[in-house]
Amino acid sequence: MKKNLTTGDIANYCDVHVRTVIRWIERGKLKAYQLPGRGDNRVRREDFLNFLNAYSMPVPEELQPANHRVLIVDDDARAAKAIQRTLHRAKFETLIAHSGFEAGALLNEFKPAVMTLDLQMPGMNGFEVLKFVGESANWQRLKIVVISGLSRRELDKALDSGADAVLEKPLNDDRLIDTVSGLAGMGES
Amino acid sequence: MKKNLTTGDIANYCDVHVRTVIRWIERGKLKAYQLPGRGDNRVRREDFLNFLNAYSMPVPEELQPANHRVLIVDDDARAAKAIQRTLHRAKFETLIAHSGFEAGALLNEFKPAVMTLDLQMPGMNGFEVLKFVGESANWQRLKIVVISGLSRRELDKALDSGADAVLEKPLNDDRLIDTVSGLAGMGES
DNA sequence: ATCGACTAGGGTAATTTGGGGG
DNA sequence: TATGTCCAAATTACCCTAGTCG
Repeated sequence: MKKNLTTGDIANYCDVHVRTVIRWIERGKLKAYQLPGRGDNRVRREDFLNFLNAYSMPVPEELQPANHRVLIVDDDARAAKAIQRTLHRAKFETLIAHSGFEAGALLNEFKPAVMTLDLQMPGMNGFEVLKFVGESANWQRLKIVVISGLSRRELDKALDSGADAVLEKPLNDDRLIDTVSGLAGMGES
Repeated sequence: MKKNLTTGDIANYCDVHVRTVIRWIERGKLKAYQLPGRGDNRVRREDFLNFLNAYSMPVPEELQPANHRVLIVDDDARAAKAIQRTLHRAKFETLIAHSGFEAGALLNEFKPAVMTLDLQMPGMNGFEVLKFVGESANWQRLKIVVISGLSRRELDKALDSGADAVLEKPLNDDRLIDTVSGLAGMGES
């Protein structure tokens, strides 16, 4: 997979003429750098995605951050593995984070489309995580499924704080799969 | 890490064909020297960085010169700000992470050369952080300064676990600056 | 409906970049 | 693994036309 894109690639992705892409670059709408030779443009993936985002343009399938990846955040290894097994059955690629630090670090490495978050992890305030993700420009596309055995009121509060879905414990496997699939955008075109 | 680069290395870094790199050299855009045998090209790191700079091309992560960014991980806002003030005096750029999750997430966004870590954050196991960072291929360059009021034995254990330096509380400002400066300066491997 | 300003698309020539086989 | 040669593919500039919007 190429790291950087040419104007031709972008023209294909956006379904416009190459000439138009070059003009976007010239006018500074799309960030690019030039090769020494004749000044051929190259655009970094990240910059292109930012561009698409900034102008609310549809993101091409191939460039979507792997939408079948789920980061499972749970310090309880048994609970985490149970979720993992269920999601594997539905063909999701998963990774388990056992602590808040690991979760934060893996977000960038694993780039999941969805994160499941146990609200009751000792020493980790789930609401702060929701707030942080909500405010961080980098993670606007990340969907968060809060999983908790807490009261309905707490779950509603989580939804207000930015959770995209909440699931009560004990977990219903089918509902988990449905929820995650829906948020991951599988089945959409 | 290699001191001088082959055309292949540069092709990888710049995401272009080897052939293209050779042409850049032939046309004098990229400075290189030739080996006696067949005249294979080698480029000094410094020349490559100058080249990237001259043509405003993105600099690969591995080649970035040591930066002056420090991530301060401490849930105690007062303690964190104290460290921040001290490091600012020494011209370091800093960011504070108030939780483990934030710390992990900011590692990737801020890409600090050094992280200060309070061992006694509630609900965050500093040793696990050390272990995680030590095992993660992405963070081999990150230096960690553990700050704690715990016993000497705990601090020694932190060193064994991968901390690059430990500092006892109460903090001595000069020692903090010396320690961080030292680690930030020797940032290459 | 027309004008004016701007944006997108298309063709050609010149040059760079990419790729395969020695 | 890197290079030289040769050729195909891609990119850019330039110029011009068509379409859009108020």
